[in-house]
Amino acid sequence: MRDRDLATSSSPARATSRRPPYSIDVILFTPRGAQLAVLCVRAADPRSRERWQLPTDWAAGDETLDVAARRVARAAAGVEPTWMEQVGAFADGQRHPGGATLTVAFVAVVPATVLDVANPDVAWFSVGEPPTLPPRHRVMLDAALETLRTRMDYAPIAFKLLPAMFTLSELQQMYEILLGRRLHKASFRRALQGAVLVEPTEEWRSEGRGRPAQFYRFAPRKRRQGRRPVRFDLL
Amino acid sequence: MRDRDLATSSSPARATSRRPPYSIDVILFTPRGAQLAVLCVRAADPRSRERWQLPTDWAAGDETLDVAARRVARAAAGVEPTWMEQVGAFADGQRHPGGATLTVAFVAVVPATVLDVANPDVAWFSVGEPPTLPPRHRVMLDAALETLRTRMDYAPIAFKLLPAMFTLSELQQMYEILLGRRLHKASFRRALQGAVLVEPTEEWRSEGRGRPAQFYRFAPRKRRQGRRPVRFDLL
DNA sequence: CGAATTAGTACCCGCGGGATACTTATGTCA
DNA sequence: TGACATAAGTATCCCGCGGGTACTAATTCG
Repeated sequence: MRDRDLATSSSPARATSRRPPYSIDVILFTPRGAQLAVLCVRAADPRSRERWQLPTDWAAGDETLDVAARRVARAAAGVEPTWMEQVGAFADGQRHPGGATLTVAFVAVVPATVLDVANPDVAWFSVGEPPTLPPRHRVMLDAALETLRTRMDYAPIAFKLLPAMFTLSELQQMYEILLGRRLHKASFRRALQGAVLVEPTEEWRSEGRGRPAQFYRFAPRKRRQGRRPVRFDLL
Repeated sequence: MRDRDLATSSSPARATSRRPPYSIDVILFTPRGAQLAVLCVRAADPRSRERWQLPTDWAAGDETLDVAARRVARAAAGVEPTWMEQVGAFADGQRHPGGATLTVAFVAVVPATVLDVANPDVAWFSVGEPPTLPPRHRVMLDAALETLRTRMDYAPIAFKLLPAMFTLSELQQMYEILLGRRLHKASFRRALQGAVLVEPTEEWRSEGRGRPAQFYRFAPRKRRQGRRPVRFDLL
């Protein structure tokens, strides 16, 4: 079975050498509805106790960690993440598919527009109800969410999940999905205004009911430098 | 399409039979005067371009990362760190003593009372004027400081550097050393009060000039739970 | 006793976030 | 065509909290 074989090799083969190398695993999130979803791949190893796991592969010797992680993400999702950051190294004994002694985990995001996953060995799960994962992957998923949310004040993650032009309501919804909780409208806009994170365009949204919304764009570096980060976690 | 197939294709770059393992490096800080100091060890390899480097060792197969890091710290400083946390994995090509392809870095602290380093191959350097370090260690030092300071709101690092009983002035000084900047006295005490992080004892400091200071102790978990962390970075 | 020193507190001010309610601008439908 | 629904965007008030300043308190030293 072609699919089966392909899926099988998605997890690192059991290490045969005396010193097993390390794996690069990616926790890939995307906004889906009002929640975040995490990308899982079907466990191919028939000995695996769990049916799903996170995208993983061995690190190649000549790759940097970032490049390797992008490769793993692209292999699983079919597209490049629009934002990515290292979560850390995990090696504290929990079982890992493939038996890697050490795993370097990365958290990444992709926009919702590329959710067309035809591959039956890949699926998105709500972060609220993830499938049963191998122990180390379970730990890494929680750590990845933690990293994602603590980085939101400093990295423009929400913008990397939206088109170049967006309304402030869309931006706020994206922040709410990423942070997993509601934000206050007036405070949100005040914070954006204060940090000069966005600038208005001449475009207005025409579709839909209600008052049209003005489109904004992410403010270029030049106009943002020197500004302190917005502490959205305080809103 | 090809990329997606790669998602499940078996192309883990074949490891050489003798793949080098990863190293565990520790960035160990201690309060010294009004500044932090970092522990460095003399470069043993005569081919090393730099005279100093950070404590490092290969990871043993059967150790967890934490245990290995504690071992490295103990070997260099002679004592166990009182607080430690992982910084991350570093493997982006910078030169590393020993030639490790991957390094897992830990940040740790020890109280100032154990500064008696008789070993001439070990020395403390002010973080403001560190010695020339191998490239990867230079990067790791900055990352470790960053990790230390961002964790201060959530981990009782300052308390781990003080005796069981301390005055609020001593506590504030410790926070100032760790954060690298002055704090406002009234705000600092208000924040402590609000978070119920400390509780007064019946003891008073007898030594020294000026008004005696009341001794406090770190409040036990039971009395602190439910309280939100103190954002000392906002003070 | 008074000056110096350190600990601890009181007061005021201003900023910024939360809540609420309001205005504005569209679509929908009777 | 006008009332209503819907969504965007704003105004206003309140209050908590951090910063600045200056004050009081308790000790040592000369």
